[in-house]
Amino acid sequence: MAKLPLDRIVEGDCIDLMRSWPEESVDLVFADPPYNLQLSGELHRPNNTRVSGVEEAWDRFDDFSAYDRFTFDWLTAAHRLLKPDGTLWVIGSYHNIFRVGKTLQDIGFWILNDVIWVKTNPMPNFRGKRFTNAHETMIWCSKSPTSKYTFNYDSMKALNDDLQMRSDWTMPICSGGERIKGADGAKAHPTQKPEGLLHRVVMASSNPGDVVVDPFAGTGTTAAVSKRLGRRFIGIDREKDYLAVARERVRQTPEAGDAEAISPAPSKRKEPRVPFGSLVERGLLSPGEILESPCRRFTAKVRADGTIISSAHRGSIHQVGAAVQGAPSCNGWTYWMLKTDGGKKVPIDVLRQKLRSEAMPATA
Amino acid sequence: MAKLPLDRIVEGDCIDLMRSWPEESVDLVFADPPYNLQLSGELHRPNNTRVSGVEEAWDRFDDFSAYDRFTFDWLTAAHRLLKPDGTLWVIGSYHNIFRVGKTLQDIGFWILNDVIWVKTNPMPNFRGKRFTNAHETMIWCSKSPTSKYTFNYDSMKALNDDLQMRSDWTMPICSGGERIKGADGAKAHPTQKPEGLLHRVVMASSNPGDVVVDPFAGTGTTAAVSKRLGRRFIGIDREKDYLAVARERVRQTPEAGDAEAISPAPSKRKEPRVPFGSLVERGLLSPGEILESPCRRFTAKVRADGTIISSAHRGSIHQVGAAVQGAPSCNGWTYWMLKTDGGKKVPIDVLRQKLRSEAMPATA
DNA sequence: CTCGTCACTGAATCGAGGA
DNA sequence: ATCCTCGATTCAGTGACGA
Repeated sequence: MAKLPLDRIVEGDCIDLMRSWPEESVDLVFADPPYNLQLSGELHRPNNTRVSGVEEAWDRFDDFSAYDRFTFDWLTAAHRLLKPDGTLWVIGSYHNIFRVGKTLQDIGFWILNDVIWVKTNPMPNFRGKRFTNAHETMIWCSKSPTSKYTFNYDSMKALNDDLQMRSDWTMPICSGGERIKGADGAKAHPTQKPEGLLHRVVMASSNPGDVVVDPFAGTGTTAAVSKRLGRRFIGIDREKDYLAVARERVRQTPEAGDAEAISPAPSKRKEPRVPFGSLVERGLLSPGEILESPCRRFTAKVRADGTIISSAHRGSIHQVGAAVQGAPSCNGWTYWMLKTDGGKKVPIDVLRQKLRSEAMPATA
Repeated sequence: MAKLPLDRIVEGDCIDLMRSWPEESVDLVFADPPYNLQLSGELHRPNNTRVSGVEEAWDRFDDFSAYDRFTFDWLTAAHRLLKPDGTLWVIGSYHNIFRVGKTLQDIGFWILNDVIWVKTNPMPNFRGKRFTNAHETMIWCSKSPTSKYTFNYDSMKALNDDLQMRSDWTMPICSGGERIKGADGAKAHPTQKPEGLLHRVVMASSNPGDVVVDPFAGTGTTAAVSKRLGRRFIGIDREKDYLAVARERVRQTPEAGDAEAISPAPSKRKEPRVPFGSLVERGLLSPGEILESPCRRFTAKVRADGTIISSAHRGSIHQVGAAVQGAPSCNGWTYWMLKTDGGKKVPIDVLRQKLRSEAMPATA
């Protein structure tokens, strides 16, 4: 069993290589497999210039069943390689994405989202025979339905001006200075993905120090973005030309310097738990004090053991809050209010905040 | 062999019925099959109200293979029914669309486009565990690779301000007066589609007088739109409740009088919002870079998630800008400055302008 | 009449952790 | 494995109602 070649771009067949590495050792896989475009003939623009499409040998398969076998094999190898809580992303177009999606469901991957990359500047449809193909589809899935996968919800929300990040991402195609070109000025790879796309993928579904694998590395976009964001990376490709480009690109990419700049936004779920009873123990609340619900509809009395008691219910702040409202559940911290000396009502959550900030040194 | 029941909503199993009709007799099929959502348990909003999902028996299948058999059967019957130059549309979500797409390719359908319905007002993700599921996917395909299918390119272009119609369609979900409700005020069907979607489908891929079949008619949206646009229609459903609703709806739908009179007003998308985070994603700013306030009184560091952090505050550019000044609010775009290579300071708003001008031409 | 407030809703695969 | 508790979590829009 080979060791993981961390922080390298390695040459070889991704199926063989992934099989040779330790199982359940990787946190995130991002894959941009051949699309099996089945192009026939050439396409010209209205001004008669020729459109340079994907003509490379790696995109040719004999038929659907050959493509399906290939898809099954690399997805199965990736499934084995992933940690139980790891996730996988695949990007594709209508040529291949339906076969890929069906296959990964069959293997046992559990789809979390399909995410649409909406291109601001797609290639037009020159013949006027179809809609402009202005998007690509990504599938994000966990290893199993019960995985406790990473999703940096708060980071994604922050990236989107404090609104939940949606499943449609509007972004330009990779061009200009970001597009890598050879000495002859020709593009180094026909399907180089924009770094912005990978930035969002890596930020959303991994943490600093996680291992990110790209089985079809191409120009090394996944590796470069992972390095910049402080993740470990492995890129795989079979083509020597691409390997050279990707390695040089990664070499030029700066390390993530500053842990503060790349860490995911703080999540409330990860803050230390404060039992309600400790507010009583520490004297922020006294036994016998009265809590009020919003609009003063209900009241409850604090007991010395950290339970509260209303006219008809007794139990934790959450249980009683749910019971008096007849709701299935309740966050007692935000539901119950306390009258301050000034006469204002504040949720008891401010007491919890006080305890937390006292107990912990100020962190950035 | 039964005759086609033109301009009617018929009761029965769509597979049996389509098999009983003459082959190669239909121009267009639009299908909104069960999505096989596999919901388990209940979901509540943060305010404890219950989300009413799709609980109907018609959406339940034992497993993937039962769903695949069902899919294969109705798609095969539709393939037989279509004229050689006819086309088919299917709509679905990530739960089913990959299996549907793979199956229709296997049957011999030729995919022309996948079209994304981007919802302006999707249901949020209440638990914060995934991206907001803000779109559905449609597949448009011809009966074979060599079909001379109908595509009203110029109508679509006209609908889109004289720009080619793209594969992403932004449209609200069906609500308000369009949403059909029963006597009790409950929605008549859990998944009624907006007429705007069908308008575009029917306009794009059929001509007046063509026969349009919807095997899963539901509330009859396809039939109503087809009638209004001067197409012949057939709707099929098994549920008596839906049949009654659809028949009444079609009855109330006016015939197309003057075909030229039907010209819907295209709605321009408003200027896209640029989240500060996208400057980081697109590489116009790097995590760790320092922003300065006017007069250099305060500084803040850019983080990879699009928040910024000063000595005492963390949050959006607006929040931190307000906090350091002790102001109630602040426009971070004009407040925070960046040092350019030349040593001059410019507000970060110039980066937003740059992104807008680069990235946002020509979207629908 | 307008305006503000409040309640309600939509194809949803929507915990984590300890006992 | 199962049960139980804690407690985190929502956006755009429609429509009813009252001032």
